[in-house]
Amino acid sequence: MGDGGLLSLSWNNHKATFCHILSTLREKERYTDVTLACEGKFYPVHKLVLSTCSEYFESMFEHTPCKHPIIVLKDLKSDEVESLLSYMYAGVVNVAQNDLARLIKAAELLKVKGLAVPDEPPQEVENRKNSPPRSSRDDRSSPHPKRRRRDDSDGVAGEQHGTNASPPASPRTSPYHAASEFHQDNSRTHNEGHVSEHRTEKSIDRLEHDVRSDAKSTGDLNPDQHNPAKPCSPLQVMLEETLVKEEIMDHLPEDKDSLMGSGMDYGSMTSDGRLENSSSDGGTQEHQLLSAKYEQQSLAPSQTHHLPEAVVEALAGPSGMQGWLGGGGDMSGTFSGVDSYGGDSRHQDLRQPLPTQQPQAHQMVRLDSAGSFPDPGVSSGRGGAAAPAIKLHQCSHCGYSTFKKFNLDNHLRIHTGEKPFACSHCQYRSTTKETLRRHILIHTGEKPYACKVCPYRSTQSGLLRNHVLTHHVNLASLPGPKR
DNA sequence: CAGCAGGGGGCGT
DNA sequence: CGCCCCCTGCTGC
Repeated sequence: MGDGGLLSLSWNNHKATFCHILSTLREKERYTDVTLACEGKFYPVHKLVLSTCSEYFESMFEHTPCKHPIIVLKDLKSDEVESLLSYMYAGVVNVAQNDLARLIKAAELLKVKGLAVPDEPPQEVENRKNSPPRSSRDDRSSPHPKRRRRDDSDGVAGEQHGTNASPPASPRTSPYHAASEFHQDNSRTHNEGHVSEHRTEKSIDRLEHDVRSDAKSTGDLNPDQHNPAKPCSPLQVMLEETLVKEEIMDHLPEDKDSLMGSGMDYGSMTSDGRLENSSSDGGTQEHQLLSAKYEQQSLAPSQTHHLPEAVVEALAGPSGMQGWLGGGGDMSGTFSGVDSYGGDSRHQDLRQPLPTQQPQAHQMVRLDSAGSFPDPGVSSGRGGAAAPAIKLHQCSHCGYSTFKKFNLDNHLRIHTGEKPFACSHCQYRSTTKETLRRHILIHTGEKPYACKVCPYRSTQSGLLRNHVLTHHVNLASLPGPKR
């Protein structure tokens, strides 16, 4: 600029103007590139703004190549979301005293700067491994003009890889918990995004462990806050609160193996359900995996014992599943994921999208603890050629999930200790009627299962089987026992 | 090894 | 929901 001296041009109302424009853009839904869904309501907003005001979103977008993800906020009220958006866009929000605590809590979940997290002044951001420096508020000083912004997909995609790959110290990087998103624009080189979650207790345990250690070791969960003192990682907090889902895009990958090979790591989900970066390619298979499991289930019943776990793992965790918006804003095609094991009474519909999804569709995941999301009874039976619609019933006490409500009811008694079925012959009580029925055979002396080879009889088919295996396994005629 | 019981899934009604 | 089957773990002989 010049030789004549340095001139400082100042836009006096820059801040106000900026805020106003942003708000206007939001109202008009112009340039919005992410949609927040809460209690059935949708809020088209800008990644830039969310990223700017929340580390949580920043991290999320960083790992979400999707052009227009839909983030489902669970356990947040729509009014809280509205207030937070107002706060983020306008820098101010009016809230009743009574609602303040709630709002703050919501802000904490989303790590909204200024409300829940100390507003970080532009500073050395260099140590943030995963969250690259981002300019602070637009009107603030921004030392590095070139800083990337996260509002658009390009940057994000590019950074994502670099980001994840770089920090040796923090192999798993996904700072955000509870939510995970993954998408990819199918128009680009990678195609799929995926979501996955693990629900089994085992998995959860493992994941939690991972998360914690990650948080602890890398601190990248909260990169900019450097909260060494914080006793428990913010992750834990968000863990069960916010779920995000993401959708997957079609495609398949050539390397299904990668997924399987990764040991179902699905991009390493962390306990909170966040998807650790499964880079863009590991995730693809989620769907396939899923469908494969379903098929397996229907084809080989006897081997499906662990199906739920597997499905769960494949599906989701706390965060997510993938779904598609059916055409035109219709959410019916949503494939929702399992949400965090923290929620209760969760019932979710799993929908498997057809391979032909509209490329542009938003991707989203939904967690509806409230069932708010439109989940019309879209159902195409599970075995059908079309997308299976299954209602997943999850135990609020553990990671157990089942597609049958009845099973869940029985299962819940394990936790409640309730044993409604009493034996009329003794003091025995059971949690399920079936167990009692089997027990009563002891008293009646009935042994329905008879060995064809010897006089042996048993009350349980499994016992007969074991008997045969140990005594007659060499005989040609295995039992065909029974009743 | 056999007996029992706990948990769960599949299938039919 | 009911019934049946399967798998698994524990216990006692």
